[in-house]
Amino acid sequence: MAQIRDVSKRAGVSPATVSRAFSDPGKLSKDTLQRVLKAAEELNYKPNSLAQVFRVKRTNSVLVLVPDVANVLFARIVSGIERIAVENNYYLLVSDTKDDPEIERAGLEMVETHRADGVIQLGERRLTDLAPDLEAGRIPFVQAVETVHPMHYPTVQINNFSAAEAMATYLLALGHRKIGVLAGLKDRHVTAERLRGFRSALKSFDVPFNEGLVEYGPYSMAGGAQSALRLLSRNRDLTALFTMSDEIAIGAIRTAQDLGMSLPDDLSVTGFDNIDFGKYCTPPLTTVMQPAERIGEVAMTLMSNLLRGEITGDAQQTLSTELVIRSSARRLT
Amino acid sequence: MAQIRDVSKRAGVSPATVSRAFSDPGKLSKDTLQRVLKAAEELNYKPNSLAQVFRVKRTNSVLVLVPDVANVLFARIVSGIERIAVENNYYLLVSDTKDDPEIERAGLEMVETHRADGVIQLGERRLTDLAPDLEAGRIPFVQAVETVHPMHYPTVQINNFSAAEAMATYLLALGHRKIGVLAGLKDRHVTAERLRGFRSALKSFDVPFNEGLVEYGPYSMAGGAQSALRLLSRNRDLTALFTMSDEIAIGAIRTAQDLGMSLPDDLSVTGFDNIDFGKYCTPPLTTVMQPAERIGEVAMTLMSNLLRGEITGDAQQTLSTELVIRSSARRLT
DNA sequence: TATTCCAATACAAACGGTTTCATTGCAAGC
DNA sequence: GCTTGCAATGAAACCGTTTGTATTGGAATA
Repeated sequence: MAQIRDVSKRAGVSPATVSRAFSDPGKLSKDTLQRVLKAAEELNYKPNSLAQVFRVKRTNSVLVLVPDVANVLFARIVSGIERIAVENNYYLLVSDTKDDPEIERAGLEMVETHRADGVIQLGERRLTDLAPDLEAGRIPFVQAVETVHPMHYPTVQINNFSAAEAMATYLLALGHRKIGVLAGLKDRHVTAERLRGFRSALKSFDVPFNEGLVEYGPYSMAGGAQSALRLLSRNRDLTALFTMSDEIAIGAIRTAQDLGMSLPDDLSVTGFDNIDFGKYCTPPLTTVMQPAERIGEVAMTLMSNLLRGEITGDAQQTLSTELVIRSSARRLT
Repeated sequence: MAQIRDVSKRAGVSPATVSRAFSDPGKLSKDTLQRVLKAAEELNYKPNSLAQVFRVKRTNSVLVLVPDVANVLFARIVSGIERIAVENNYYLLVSDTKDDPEIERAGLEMVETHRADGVIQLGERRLTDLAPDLEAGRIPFVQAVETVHPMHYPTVQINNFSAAEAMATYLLALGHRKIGVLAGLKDRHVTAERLRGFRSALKSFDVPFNEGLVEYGPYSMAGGAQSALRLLSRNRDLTALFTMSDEIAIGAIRTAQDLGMSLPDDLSVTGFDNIDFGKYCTPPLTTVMQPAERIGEVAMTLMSNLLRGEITGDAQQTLSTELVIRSSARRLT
């Protein structure tokens, strides 16, 4: 592979000039610029990115910590991150953390060893929990989707409380009073927030909250199916299920139908996230739209600004959600 | 950040010794090794990975070219790649190519500029089409899922022909004779192969093939829904739909139900891939299992071997598929 | 005891760019 | 005509490791 010296020789200039031809062409005379570019072209010269990066001390790549890369919601967020990353000339390193603190910590280390310029965390763990001795700010860090407040670094999230409240309100307005909750993992902040929103809506309608009607479980279809089975076999008189993710909802729908129920007549079910599949479900899922791609885009934009030193460190962004009404929930007759 | 010189000074040795303390501890005396390690620990020394990588000329990262990162099937494959990558100490760079040759070419360039050691292509384009002037072998390259034979580099795939043939045979054995085909993109090799398998099955059953019953479209739910609409409105007497992906099938099911059909009584539908959602669909999807994670694992294993120089260059791996019978297709009565 | 050998370590040269600082030459100003 | 200033370019240092080669000292051998 040709290197800078080869090009400089062929063009009859110094390596410095060749370097400048690419990084700051304006500095060169029209004539030499031409010569250098021609020589580079002829030799098919491509700067050794490693040498550049080593010298300049910026890798132009950011690491994304994803709890589960195969999860549709995360995949869409990553897709959004990607779009902005290429727009700003960043490479994307992706690590599937499986929600393991050890792997997340290793990710942070990648910026200490200069493999990445910054890290975007899609999981819920806080930076300070990962590296307690590390004052925030040392590592360019932004957290998206699953955030916990207050933070000392930029975050992007939705308002889980009010989104859940809105959905629960919708269900209540439809006349439902015996509503089961298919919650996510119990230790998750998002779970707590969404439950809080649910309870707040109940309160507005003067409906007492019954802890016995909430079932916790993983944010997955299998989890939803199981939770639904437990909940429905205990409580035959439920008229609606408020779930904390579309996957949970889809699992629950399967279970309900296997139990011989006809949806949405016998049971209303709502989701959360608005993944594509919800639209094609039977019955099509009523859910709350979480702007996944947008979350990714904003996260990467924040990271980009952070790396350019254009933001101070704690820019919190809350994106708006929307109820998407389809037919998995209907008025109680 | 402490660097090697700091550690060497504190330990009273040369930088070379510190370097060897990590890379080849056996070469050092018990005593100095201890001292060095202690000094490194005290200074919280982390080798500058950039400098290492620059010197050693291997980045220990591989680039994955994904046509669409938000697609569940690809996401699962990436997940498999990831697992083997971390096992072998590789980092993963991910690029969403949107099936754009320009982006794919840029990916290949990343190994020429030493950003990545090799590239795994999940899309269908051949290396030689991307860089015609580049003899195969110059760039460590493996292609997975969507492969075209014959190749001069390692590939991982399933036998699309026989998988499709098996599924079509199943449908025929169920008594179906008027079978519509919801195919994928027309220019794709996988599409052609699966169609070939379908036709082969028809032939075995002495059923004439009718080109008018195949509808091409994107490998997506929206695509499936549209294709199904076109096909079903033209042909009201179809008893089954052979589709080329689960997403297409799910879209088709939605359409069929919207058209007032009851599935699987009025119409049998089969998928392809076995994504998780198929299991939770209504009706649960009969499909052919494509071992996505495994494909990713094998692809990364091949890449790993390739980079170690342990394989010659054209190791073709064909993974086996399996019919998974659920209830979206039933015997014709 | 002198020689040889080997293990342990140090020295210094890479690796391939970028960037600072110095130099050159020419145009403008006096 | 001489000085000044600026644009264009070159020389060389530098980035932080790794690694080939040289050196050292002590143990083993003769």
